[in-house]
Amino acid sequence: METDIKTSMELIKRGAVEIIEEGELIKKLEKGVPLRVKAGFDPTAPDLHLGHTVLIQKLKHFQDLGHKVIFLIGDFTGMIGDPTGKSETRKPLTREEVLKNAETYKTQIFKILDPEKTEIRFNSTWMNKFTPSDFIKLCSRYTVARMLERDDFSKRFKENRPIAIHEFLYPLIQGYDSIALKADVELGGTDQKFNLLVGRTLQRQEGMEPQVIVTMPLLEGLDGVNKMSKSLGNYIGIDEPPFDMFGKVMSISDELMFRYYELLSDRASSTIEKMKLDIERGELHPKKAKEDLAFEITARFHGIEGAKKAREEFRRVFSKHNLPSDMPEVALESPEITLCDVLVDKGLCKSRSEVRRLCKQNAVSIDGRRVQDPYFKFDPGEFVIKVGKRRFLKVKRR
RNA sequence: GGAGGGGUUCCCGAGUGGACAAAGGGAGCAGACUGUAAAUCUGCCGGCAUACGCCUUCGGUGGUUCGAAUCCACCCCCCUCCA
Repeated sequence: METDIKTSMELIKRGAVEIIEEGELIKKLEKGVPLRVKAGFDPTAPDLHLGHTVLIQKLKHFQDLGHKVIFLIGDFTGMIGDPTGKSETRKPLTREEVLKNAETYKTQIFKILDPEKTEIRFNSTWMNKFTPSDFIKLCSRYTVARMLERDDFSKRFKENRPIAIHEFLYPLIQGYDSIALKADVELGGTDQKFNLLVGRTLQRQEGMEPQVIVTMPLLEGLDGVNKMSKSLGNYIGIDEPPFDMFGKVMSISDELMFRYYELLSDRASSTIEKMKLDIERGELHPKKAKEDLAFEITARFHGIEGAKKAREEFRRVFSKHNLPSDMPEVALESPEITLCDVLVDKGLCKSRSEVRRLCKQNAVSIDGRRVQDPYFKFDPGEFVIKVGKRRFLKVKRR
């Protein structure tokens, strides 16, 4: 039994930044009852990316240990928007939208999580019943000074940037959710630490045993600087086609590759360390290591076969500079249609000006020959247009 | 309520009557180099126009002017100090 808990703790601690408090977690585990492990998600963005999977993998670990995951969709808190400094009050989503997003979540998270051990909840369920006096009561439990401890708030306060009062509600409601759900553990990114701690405080005030919080590192995006996020466009979505997923992993820097290995792969830390050494000693080509990583990640979401195909395709297009096996096609009806027309029509370029620029920059080729004339007209036949490194289009003209 | 500062293109930020599609940086895109790496170098980076040029953009609405991001009026929003 004791060793059981030890192994459990090892798995839980893997990759986690912080556990507050470890001792409490051990005590909870010792009870031998499945724990209620909560994690909250935004109702608006059902486009999960690898950054989210760091956390979801951890939830999976808990499931593997027999615990229950509560996947909380913050459809009520969504009206506030987690205070990030840029946030505005968001439009409340309609009931249908929320449910639709929840469905999308399900198809995505169940690629990793076990549906049997997952409970999906919405915080509007209890928050919509909150009366104004309930709100006042909730607000009275925390002070402004303590709120301003939150890094984001204190920063904005110091820099004279606006903080709307309703933003203070976000951590409070998130904390209240833990009461409503009787959470034993709550997971979040390191940026969530403050909110998670509020949950502990509120639970204690309620006379409950406070939840243990587990924070996970934030995954850097493709740029290697900012955290992975949809709005920054530096993400790898878990729904992306295998080829794109593979290609995006290949485009990260060598330095970032190790970070991804650490946070996303299943390999032991010692294996990763060894790989690092081998590369330093020139025994392992970094490209090979990156390919392996891309393969592992792609295989997780698309299976081994999907990953194999993606790797093959990647090599074909980028290493050997051959054409992709599959590309969009258009049939041209009129001989008057120009290169420019086709590229804009098919969405390969945003505007005709862009086509002109790209042509001038030697970025456009037809069947391997550079084309500088944006008004090029096609003879009858079949042609392949290439724009930049990764935009392809097959054109047929009778 | 009073006094002052501010709102500029995807983001940050310069610009205070014509030379402004608006400096500089970041992001992005393209080319070179490569391992589709990264770093670096070069170019592009509102739209339409195969040139001349035209149109839209500087919180909003009006106005002054031959001409406004720049001046005036009113309005909206943000910040600071006082109350």
